[in-house]
Amino acid sequence: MKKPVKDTPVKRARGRPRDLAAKETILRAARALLDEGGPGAVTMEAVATRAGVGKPTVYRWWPDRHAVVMAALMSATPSTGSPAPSGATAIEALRGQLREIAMRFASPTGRHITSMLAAADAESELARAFRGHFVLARRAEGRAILERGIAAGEFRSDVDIEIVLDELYGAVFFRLLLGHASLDVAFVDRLVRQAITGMSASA
Amino acid sequence: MKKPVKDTPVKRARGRPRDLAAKETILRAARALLDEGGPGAVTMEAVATRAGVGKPTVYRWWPDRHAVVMAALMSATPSTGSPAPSGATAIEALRGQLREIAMRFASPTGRHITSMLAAADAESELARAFRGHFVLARRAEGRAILERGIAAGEFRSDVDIEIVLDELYGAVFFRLLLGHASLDVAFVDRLVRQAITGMSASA
Amino acid sequence: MKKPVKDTPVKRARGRPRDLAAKETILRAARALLDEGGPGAVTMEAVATRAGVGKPTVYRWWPDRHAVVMAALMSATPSTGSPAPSGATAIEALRGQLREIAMRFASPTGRHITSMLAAADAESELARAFRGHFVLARRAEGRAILERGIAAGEFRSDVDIEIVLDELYGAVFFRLLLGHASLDVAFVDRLVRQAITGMSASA
Amino acid sequence: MKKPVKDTPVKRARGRPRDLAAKETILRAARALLDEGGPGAVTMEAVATRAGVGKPTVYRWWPDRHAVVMAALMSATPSTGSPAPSGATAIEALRGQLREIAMRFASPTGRHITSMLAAADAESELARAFRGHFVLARRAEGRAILERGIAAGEFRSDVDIEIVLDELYGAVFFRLLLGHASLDVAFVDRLVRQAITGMSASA
DNA sequence: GGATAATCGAGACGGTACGTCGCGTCTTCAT
DNA sequence: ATGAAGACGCGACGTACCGTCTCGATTATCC
Repeated sequence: MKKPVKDTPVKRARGRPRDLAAKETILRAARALLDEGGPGAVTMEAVATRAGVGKPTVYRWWPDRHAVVMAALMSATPSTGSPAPSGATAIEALRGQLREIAMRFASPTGRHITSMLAAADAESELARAFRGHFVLARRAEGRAILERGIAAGEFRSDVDIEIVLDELYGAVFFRLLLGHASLDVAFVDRLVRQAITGMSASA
Repeated sequence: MKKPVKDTPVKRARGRPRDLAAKETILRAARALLDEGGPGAVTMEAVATRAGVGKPTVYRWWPDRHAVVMAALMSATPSTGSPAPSGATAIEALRGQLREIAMRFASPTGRHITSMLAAADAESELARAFRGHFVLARRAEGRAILERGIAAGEFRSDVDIEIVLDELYGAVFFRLLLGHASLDVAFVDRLVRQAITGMSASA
Repeated sequence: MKKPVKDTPVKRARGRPRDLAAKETILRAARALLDEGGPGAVTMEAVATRAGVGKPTVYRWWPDRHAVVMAALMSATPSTGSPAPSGATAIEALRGQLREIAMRFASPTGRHITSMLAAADAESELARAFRGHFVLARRAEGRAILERGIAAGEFRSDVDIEIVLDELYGAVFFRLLLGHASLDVAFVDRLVRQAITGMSASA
Repeated sequence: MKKPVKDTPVKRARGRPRDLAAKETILRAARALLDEGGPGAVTMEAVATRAGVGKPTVYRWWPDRHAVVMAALMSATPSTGSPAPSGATAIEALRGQLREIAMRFASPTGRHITSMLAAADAESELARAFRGHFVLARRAEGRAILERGIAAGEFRSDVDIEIVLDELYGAVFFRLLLGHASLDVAFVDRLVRQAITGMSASA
């Protein structure tokens, strides 16, 4: 019997439930506008019109323009790229993941994501989710790879994992942000190699 | 004859010359607004009012809002922090410079700069200047330090210099952008150490 | 057998009957809002919330906002003020009724009623009822008084009754509408006197 | 010499002067909308769009929707109808003016004016101007006619002028407001006759 | 007594208009 | 010609209500 226990109160709202289809339609419209004209084109009015939805409905789901853009970006991109190539060595897995990131972000959409990352001022719930979705989840994935590499003897046991992660992912986003050099496969390969090698003359 | 020699062809305009003091006043006003309310508070109208200046005067100096914010930020910060500590070893010089950067950017203003870096979409002249002023100049400084270190035998001669620079500066801005971990002296020291050590188990 | 004759075909509906108490509650809420903030404050949402009622319930009883305001006003005011002072002369009765009207309408609620009178654009059923309730019923009462006065010899037999009625009630509402002069007892008395006297120099 | 005296400070504003042509264009647009769809069609957005003007420009001239409608109505109608027929007798002049009013107001526009009269809640400057423009100016004109009539011996010298004015103009607006009877020439003629005759049986 | 049906409170929905704010340009007078 | 002042056309903002709809729950009549 399940009824008497009632461990999950099921959260029965009183009024008409929100239309989840509308939410999806709105995100789709926002995404389309984003592709066509960049973040600047994603205005609340354009989104609402395009989605065939009233403006207040958009505001019922997200508090402001910013949040809609973030949600649209998130809804379009899976958090983790490919399933981590577990069969390979840690180095290969790392290289594979960084290549995937570099490739994915070297696009207008990638620039938009970076812009939103930088513009997300506050410690809002959504900003946190956004950072997690696009960056920190992959960074955590990388941490697992590093730990695997250490366990397998590919990397030294005293590697400063958090620092290495910041080095690797930081370098990729640095090139994206500054645009001073290309963001391609060759770059990623050199990046991994250098992080492994280090600079020490004593080696 | 009207001024035939004119050793400095200063381009004497016909009418009233531009008021150079106004430019400074405007930048000061923009900076004050930036400190008080972030980049969002730096509206052209607020800047003009605050500076006691007409809006067209602002537009005479900068093409748009964005440019004013960038100029205000740039006017407040010297391009290179302290004169590079040339007496020290390259490692110490690197550590010193990175500490200086981390300290300077771990502030609201630092966040604003990063926001502007990300928002500067196009390859505009001013965006280039902005990136150069705040990041690439220091990165070039870092390159000189690395080259000095290689010459001095502190670093291996086959170090991938450009990659190392992206690793180091990228890691700092990555923490700034994501806010997932602290940006302090200890971080910088670990960062430099790890970049030197590398991850290789064979060492 | 249950009710074979059914003398009153009561039209028993199938489902749950309407809650008559809700209607009263709604009107009470509308009236309260009217007093507090004027007709503009009587929004459907405010009425429903205040009455603790769903919006559709309000719409089940009245077709739109307008109708609710009218109904609220009507529910608060009896159609005829005091029982016509039949013992008095026609002149006194007339004066008494006009005084009562002037007094009752010289109030915020009176202004609201006049506003609704003017705003009631169409020949809707409810607009007709509203005009009847607040004005035409009293005008009809006045007609009876005039006829009594003629029969009693107080007024000439060739008095243009409809015109006189418009003169008298019109004058009152004119002052209310324009606000160019006070609407008090003295005014009513002068009004009645002048209507009786006329302007003719030949008298 | 005019300069040194400076009796009229000329009201030299500092910035760009307001565009009077824009004001006219806006009023023209509002008038057109009013004719086409009544007061409800005169929305700020429609007015601005129709006039080819930004919404803030409309708000620069009038504080809200209401004021625009009033201004539009006023701009379309001359305050006084025809130049008072001074050659005629006072009675004829009175009849002529009342006929003109009745004719002019027995139209959709007339209804709109009456609506606005009733809706103009506050003692705002514009509401006062509106009442003056459409009603009180003509009432004042009527007062002059009455005084002329008294001086000429057409009316008794002890006529209660203010009351008579309210009777006459009030009756016209009463019919307009209530719509219980026609508002035509015959009505006006009967109205004037009755106001002159009075009701007194003693006459 | 169980099915049927209209009502109830609640509140989300597609809309429309509100009044405000900021953009970047234009127009005025004074310097 | 440049300065300040500020109005201009434009367009997006976020809010308030409109009148309709969709829920689950409630209350009545009908079979």
